[in-house]
Amino acid sequence: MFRWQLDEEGWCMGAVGEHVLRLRQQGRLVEFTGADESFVRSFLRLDDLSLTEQARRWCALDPLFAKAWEGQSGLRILRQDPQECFFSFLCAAVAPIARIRKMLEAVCDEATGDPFGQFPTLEQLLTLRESRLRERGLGFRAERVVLAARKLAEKPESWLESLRGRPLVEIEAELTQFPGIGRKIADCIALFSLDADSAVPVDTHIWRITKTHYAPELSALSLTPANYERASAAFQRKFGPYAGWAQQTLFYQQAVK
DNA sequence: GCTCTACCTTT
DNA sequence: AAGGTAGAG
Repeated sequence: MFRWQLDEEGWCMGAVGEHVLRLRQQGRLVEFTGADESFVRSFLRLDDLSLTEQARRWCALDPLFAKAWEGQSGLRILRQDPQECFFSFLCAAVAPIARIRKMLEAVCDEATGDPFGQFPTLEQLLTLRESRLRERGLGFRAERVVLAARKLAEKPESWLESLRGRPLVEIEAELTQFPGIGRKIADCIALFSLDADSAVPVDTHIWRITKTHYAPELSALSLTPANYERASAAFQRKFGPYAGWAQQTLFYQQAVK
């Protein structure tokens, strides 16, 4: 969602796959243009789970979550476009949000001529030049974008989409084969675009929260691959099959707000 | 299995 | 120092 924009009247605008959506929430009502209702319901994941119900359970379970939920009740995981999600988090490594947005606008502009429209097709992404992307501020991510696009092009048609709904460990195993995609980025793509609701991306903020509140035995340790697994597992034990959703509310409270 | 380091740029 | 990854030791 890095390229989305919010206007003064509360409309959120951006591309999701084939659609260019406008959304606005007023109370319990969501207004929309750019797609039909079933698409919007699917994108917002309105029919998959009762977030209210999950949150009530999590609030009772954990005071830290309760506090975060108080400040940000209703924060949802969205069903994002897998290809845009893949390249977004490939670019996201060690960069603040404002910079990630600029990098993705540059990628889209280079590939399609429109920074805000539909995300480039694989064919369009294959036209990207590393040198151009470096000029546009991608830094060391430029090479990763080019190499990942090539590797993706070797897979069958709609390969990324076909990962949706597969077991999380399998999704992680597939995605971490790509250059520039380690466990954290794989988990972001899995959670935000592939329906892997239990995925808990452990970034620097979630690592700190986990050590402090959920797995004190990790408190003296650093974020190695083995400890990433332990932190993620601690979160999943605590919050259950929708742990990724709980993670996002805590993350937002800690890192964004 | 863990630590250290380089990788680009912006604030 | 920023919402990491990959290679070397």
